[in-house]
Amino acid sequence: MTRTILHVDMDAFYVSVELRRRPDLRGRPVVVGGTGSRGVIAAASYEARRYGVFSAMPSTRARRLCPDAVFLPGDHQLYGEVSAQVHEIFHSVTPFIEPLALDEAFLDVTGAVRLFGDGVEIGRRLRRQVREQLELDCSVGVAPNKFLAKLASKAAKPSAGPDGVRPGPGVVEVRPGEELAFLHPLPVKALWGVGPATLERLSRLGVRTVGDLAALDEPALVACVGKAHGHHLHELSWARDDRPVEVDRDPKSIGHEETFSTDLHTLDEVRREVVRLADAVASRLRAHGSGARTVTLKVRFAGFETITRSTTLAAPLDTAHAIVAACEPLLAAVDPGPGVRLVGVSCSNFGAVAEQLSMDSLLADGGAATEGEWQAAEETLDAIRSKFGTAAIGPASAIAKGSLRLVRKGAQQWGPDHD
DNA sequence: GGTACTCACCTTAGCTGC
DNA sequence: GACCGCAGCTAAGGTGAG
Repeated sequence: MTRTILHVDMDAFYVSVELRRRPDLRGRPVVVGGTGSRGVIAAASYEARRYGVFSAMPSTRARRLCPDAVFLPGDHQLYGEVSAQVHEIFHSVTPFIEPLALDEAFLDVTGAVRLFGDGVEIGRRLRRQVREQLELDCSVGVAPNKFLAKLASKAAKPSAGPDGVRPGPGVVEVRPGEELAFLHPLPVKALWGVGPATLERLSRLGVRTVGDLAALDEPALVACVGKAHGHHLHELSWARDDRPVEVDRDPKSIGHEETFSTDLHTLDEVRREVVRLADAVASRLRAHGSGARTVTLKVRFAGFETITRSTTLAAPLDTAHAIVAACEPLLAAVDPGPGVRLVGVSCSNFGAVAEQLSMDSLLADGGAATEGEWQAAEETLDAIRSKFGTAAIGPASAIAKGSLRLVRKGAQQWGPDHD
């Protein structure tokens, strides 16, 4: 049975949300993120894109290209709230929604066609509702599978060049039977899974377009980019993608990492950041309702060399105390001498945490705290934070000497705010 | 010079047990 | 006991997406 899949992508989402509360900036080049010298751009208005400014670009480069751009720090919490409102509109059409990011989602509307009209009609309806209710624009791709729907939504978007901003069609459909005519002329880098490294390998085989790729034998492709990747790309080049729209995707890892405005040079400084990050990761683990057996420490040095060191424990954990303890031997093998610009802590290999004790047992026992007691104590921290804010309480060891400021992880999404 | 953050998935290598 | 092949697990790094 032919499916009808929609990919809905908000246009310059973060910037558009900011412009709702700063209408005076409409028509000007506006950029969200990258307010510090080590940050990157999270989103750029179409006026900024005319100057060649795009998301993920280093902020220093963006400033050079467009000195007149207005740089806004970004408000991740607000974007999350608006994203939820957008999803409510999606729910008016179908319950089969797979969020891909705050600003995009796949919708399987196969069962909604009889009620609301074909995929294009549903796409137009959603665009109208998002505009009327939220003052935001989005582009919609309609196709028989996820991968083509995503490419179609890209074709539906506005474009910006030196000569100005051109509105896009808003909704683009790839009809069954027309998949290859749409797909094969596209540059091969349009495919999901072709980044800079794969593009370089494919170009050595003379592959420029998706059609070139489709003409390659699968064994030749596998020899070039590996078994799984080669098979995957071969299928995509023939428009074959039967992945379902997944409504409830469980995360497989939870982590935090942070780049510092100035490099760290001592193990004590690095350890303090590990405590802070572990605190944030543990909080999210408990909110997710699971523990993790594998703890991974990531360190990026001043020269951008990046290492990861991990350890797998016998039982799942969900407290900052246990995560920090797991990181200790990994940390001991790190030489911060060259300067550390980024530290990350992540947890994976999820499972249920066995021991669960009450706060009473923590107070009754005078000896060293057990892991269950740490868990009870940290759950109390969660409750305090939910009432008084995330910076209200935290591990003392995460605070620098001579400072009373407790900075929790999560506020900076696109690099350090200032230098 | 100048490169964020989060997550997923793959490959390779080494180790262990059978 | 030494060796081989295989499977399974872990660690580390790489790649890609948004």
